[in-house]
Amino acid sequence: MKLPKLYEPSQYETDIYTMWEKAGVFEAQPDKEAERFSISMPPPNATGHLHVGHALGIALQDTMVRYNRMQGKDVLWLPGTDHAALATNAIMEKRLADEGTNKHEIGREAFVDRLKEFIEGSRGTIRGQIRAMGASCDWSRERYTLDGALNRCVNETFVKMYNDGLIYRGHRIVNWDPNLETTVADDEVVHVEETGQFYTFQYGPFQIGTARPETKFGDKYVVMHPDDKRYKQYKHGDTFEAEWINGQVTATIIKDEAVDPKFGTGVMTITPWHDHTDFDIAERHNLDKVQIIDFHGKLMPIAGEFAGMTIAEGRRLVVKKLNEKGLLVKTEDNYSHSVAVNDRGKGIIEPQIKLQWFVDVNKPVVDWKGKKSSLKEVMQAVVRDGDVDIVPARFDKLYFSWIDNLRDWCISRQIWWGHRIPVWYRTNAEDEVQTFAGVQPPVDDQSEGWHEWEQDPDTLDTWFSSALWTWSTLIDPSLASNFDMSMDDILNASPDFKAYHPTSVLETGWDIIFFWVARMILTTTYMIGEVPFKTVYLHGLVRAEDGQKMSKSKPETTINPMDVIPVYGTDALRLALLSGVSPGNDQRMSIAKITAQRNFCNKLWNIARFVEDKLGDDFVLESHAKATNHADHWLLTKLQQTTDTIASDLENFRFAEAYDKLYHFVWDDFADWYVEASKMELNPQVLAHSLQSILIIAHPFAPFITETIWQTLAWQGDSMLAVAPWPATVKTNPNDAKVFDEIIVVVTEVRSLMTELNLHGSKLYYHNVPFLKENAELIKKLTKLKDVIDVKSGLGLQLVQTKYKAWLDVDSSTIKAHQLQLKEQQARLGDVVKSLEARLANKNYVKQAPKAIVDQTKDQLSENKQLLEKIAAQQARFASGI
RNA sequence: GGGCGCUUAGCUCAGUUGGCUAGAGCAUCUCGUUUACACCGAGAGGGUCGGGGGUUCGAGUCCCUCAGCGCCCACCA
Repeated sequence: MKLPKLYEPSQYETDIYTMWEKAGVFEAQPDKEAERFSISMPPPNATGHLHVGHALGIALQDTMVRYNRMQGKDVLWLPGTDHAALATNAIMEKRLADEGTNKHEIGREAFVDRLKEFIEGSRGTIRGQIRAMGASCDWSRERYTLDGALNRCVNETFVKMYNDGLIYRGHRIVNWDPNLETTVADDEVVHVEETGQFYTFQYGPFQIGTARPETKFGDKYVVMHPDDKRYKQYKHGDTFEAEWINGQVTATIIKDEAVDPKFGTGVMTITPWHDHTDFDIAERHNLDKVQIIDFHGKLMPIAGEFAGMTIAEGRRLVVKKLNEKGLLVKTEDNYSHSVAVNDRGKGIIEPQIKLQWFVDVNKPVVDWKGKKSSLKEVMQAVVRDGDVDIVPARFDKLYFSWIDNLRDWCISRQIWWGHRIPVWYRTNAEDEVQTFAGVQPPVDDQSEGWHEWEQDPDTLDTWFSSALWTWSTLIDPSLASNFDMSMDDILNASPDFKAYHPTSVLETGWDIIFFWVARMILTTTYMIGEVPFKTVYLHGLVRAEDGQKMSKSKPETTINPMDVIPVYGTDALRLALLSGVSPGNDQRMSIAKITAQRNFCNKLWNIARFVEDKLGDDFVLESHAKATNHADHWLLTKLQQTTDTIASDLENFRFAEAYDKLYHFVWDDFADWYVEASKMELNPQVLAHSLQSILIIAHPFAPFITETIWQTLAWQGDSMLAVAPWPATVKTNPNDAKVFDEIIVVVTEVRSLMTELNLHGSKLYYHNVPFLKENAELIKKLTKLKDVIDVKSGLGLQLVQTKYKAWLDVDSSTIKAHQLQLKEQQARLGDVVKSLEARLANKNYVKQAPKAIVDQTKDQLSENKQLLEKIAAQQARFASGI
C-alpha cells in the first residue's frame, strides 16, 4: 500500500483508534510476569467537555503510558469520570427552575433519578473526546466515582474514621452558599476584591466601623485589644447601655488580641454566627452566638422590622435608620475589601454556624507506619520522607504551607447528588436520639418505643470519594457487594489492586494539589497503608496566546481541542502542548504553535513516502542493519544517542526536552542530511531500520501518524506500532561517524560561502557533491577563498563560478525530471488549495471554529494560491527558457 | 503580613548537578531548474542572559541586593 501524497489526519485517526481498541492492546494484563506501570486518570466531570487543560494532561499521561508499554512493561492507565457533586447538582437545579419546579417539589428520589438519566445521556461526549486525543487507556476498566464498588469504599472509609474518632459531627462555622444552599470547603472559597461603603457608628461610648451594618442586630459585645491605651479605663467584662438599631441594648466589653488597634477606631462589635474571626473570639470568651441571616440569605426575626429582607435591602435601610437616630458618624466610599464567593457558581458566601461532619486532622491515631500521628503529620511525613515525590520539587513548600494552615475538613454537603453519609438516626417518644454509622443500613429491630431509622440527609464532599480514586478503582467490583468480606479481604482478592497499587505516577494540574493530591495521600495511607502514587507530576495552566486565562467569556482567544483536531490533527495538538511544557509552569498556546507541529507531522509523512518509494513493496527488513558508509555510521550513532536521551528524558519527566531531541533528529539529521545522502548511496537496510526506529520513538508523542505509517509498511506484517518494543541498543563506533560530521562542516561552509559570493544559481547538496572525496583539494581552496579574496572582486567570483558549473552536470534527463516534478508540485498544491477552499466553504466550520483557526486557514489559502502562481511561472519559464 | 515563580533574540520559550563560540520554534531578509516534502530547501541578520555587587580558573546557571511582572496563602471590624 502506498501512502497518499497528502496527510489528512481526520481520514485515519478514528479508524486507527478503533483498531487499537478492538485488538485490546491498551488492556492491562495483571497475570503477566512483567514490571508494572500504572496511572489513574484524573476523572473529568462525567457531564463535561474536553478543554485544552484536559488535553495537556492526556497528552502527558499518554506519552508516559505508551513509552512504558513499549519498554515491555505491563501498563494500566485507568480512565474514569467524576460525578462532580456540586456542579452537576447545580445544573439540575437550574434545569428544574427553567421547568418551573424545584427539587423539593419533585422529591429526592426523582431528583437523583433525573440526574442519573442526565449523566447517562451526556457522558458519551467526554469519553469520545478522550478517545479523540488518542489516549491509550484501558476502557474495559473504566470507573465512575458513584459506582457501587466506590460507594463501598467511601462508606468503609467513613466508618473506619468514625470509629477511630477521626470523624465527628459538630456545630462549627462553615462557608455557606445561600444560592446553592450548601456548605462549601475552605479551598473552594475564593476572595474577590470589591469596593463598597465603610460605615462608622456610635455605639454607646465607642465608635465602631463596619462594612456590614445588616449583621449588627444581635451585637452585644464590643471588642478591643488589651494593650490599647485609648481604652485603658474599660475593663474586660464591664457592661454599658447603648442605643442601637431596634432600641436599647446592654453591651459587654471584651479584650482580645485579635483586634488590630491600628484599624479604624480599634474597637469593633462581633457577629460570631456569621464570621470566622468573630466565631473564634466568641469561642475563646464563651460568648453567645446569635443567627442573624437565615440559610436562604434573608434577615431573621431578630432584625425586627427588617426581618425577611435581603442583605442588600437590609443594609440600605439599617444605615438609613441609624442615620436618622443620629448614630451614623461617617460613611467612607471606595472602601476596598475582599468578599468570599463560591468558586463554583460564584455565589457570595455567608458564613453560618451549622451542624456538620468534620474530619479531625489533629487527632493522633496509629498511622500506616505504626506510629502515633495525626492525619496532618502523616501528610507531612509522606512527602518529607520521600514516599511521594512531587515534580517539580518546589511545590513541596506549597504543600507544606497548606498543611500548616489546615483546619478540620468539613465533609458534609447539603445537596442531594453524591455519596450519602452512612449514618442513621432514630428517636423515641422521649426525644432521645440513637446514632448508627455503618457500611450497610442498620437492621430495624422494631425496638419498643423507637421510631424507624432515618439516614442523615447530607452527602459527602466530592473530594472525599475522589480521595480514594487510586485504589477504590482497582478492587474487584464483583466482590464489593459481598458484605461478608472485609475491606482487607476484598483488597487481597483483587488482582488489579495487587498488581497496580500504589500507582506509578499521578499527573495533574498544580491547582488541585490541595483538593485532591493531599487528600489522596491522607485517606490512602490511612485506609490501606500504602501511598496512592510514587510520583506526582504537576503541570501548569494552558493560557491563551496573550497570556490570559482561556475563558468562556472570551471565545476568540480560547483554543478548543475539538476544533483543532479535525483541522490540524490530534498529533499536532499533542506535540504543540508537549513542546512547550515544563513542570509546574504555565504555557501559552496558539494556532501558530499547532501549525508548526502539523508541519512536523507532514515531514514525518514525507520521509515515510520517500523511504517506501525507494524500498519498494518487496523489501524485507533484516534484523540487523549494517552500516556500509560514513553516513550510515553517523546516522546510526545519532539514532542511538537520540533514542537513549529520549528514554532518559521521559523517565525524568522532561517531556519538552525529549520531544525537542526527536524533532531535531528527524528533521535535521535524518531528513536534511541522511536522506539527502542516501540519494547518492542507498543502504536500504539502514534506511528502513532508521524509519522503523523513528516511528517507534516518535510514537509516544504522536501516536496516530506513526501508527498510520506503520500500517502501510509491508515489511511490518500485521504488527501494531502501539505494542512494538522500544529499539534495542545498537553498538556503534563514534569514530566511524566523525568523517560524516566533518563532511557536514565542509558542506555547510561551502554553502555559506556560495551565498556570500552570490552564487545563487543553485544550492550545494550532499548528493551533488560526489567530489567530496576526490576534490578535497578544491574544497580546501574554496573555504580558504573567503579569507583570501575580496568577495566583490571579479577574479574570485569567476573562478568559483567556473568550478561550480563543472560540479553540476545538468543533462536533459534531469531537466525533464524537474519539469515533471514541478507539475507534481502544482498538482499537490492544487489539492491543498482545494481542501482549504472546501473547509472555508463549509458554513459550520466558519461559524463554529474559533476565529484564529478560520483566519489561519484563510491566510494559508491565499499564500498557497500565490505559490501556485509562482510554480506555474517557474514552469513556464523553464519550458520556454531551455 | 507570609511564601512561590518569572525577567535570555522582534514574539513564545529551552538551557538537568556551574564548563565548547548562549540555543530552538515563529517572525524578518536573501536565494531556490535538487526525481519525499512549497505544510519544502539553502543561507543570513538579530542577545552587554532585568540592574548592581560577590564567590570561582570559569556564572545565564550559585550567593547577596535592587527593580518590574505574575501567582498562592492569611487578614480585611
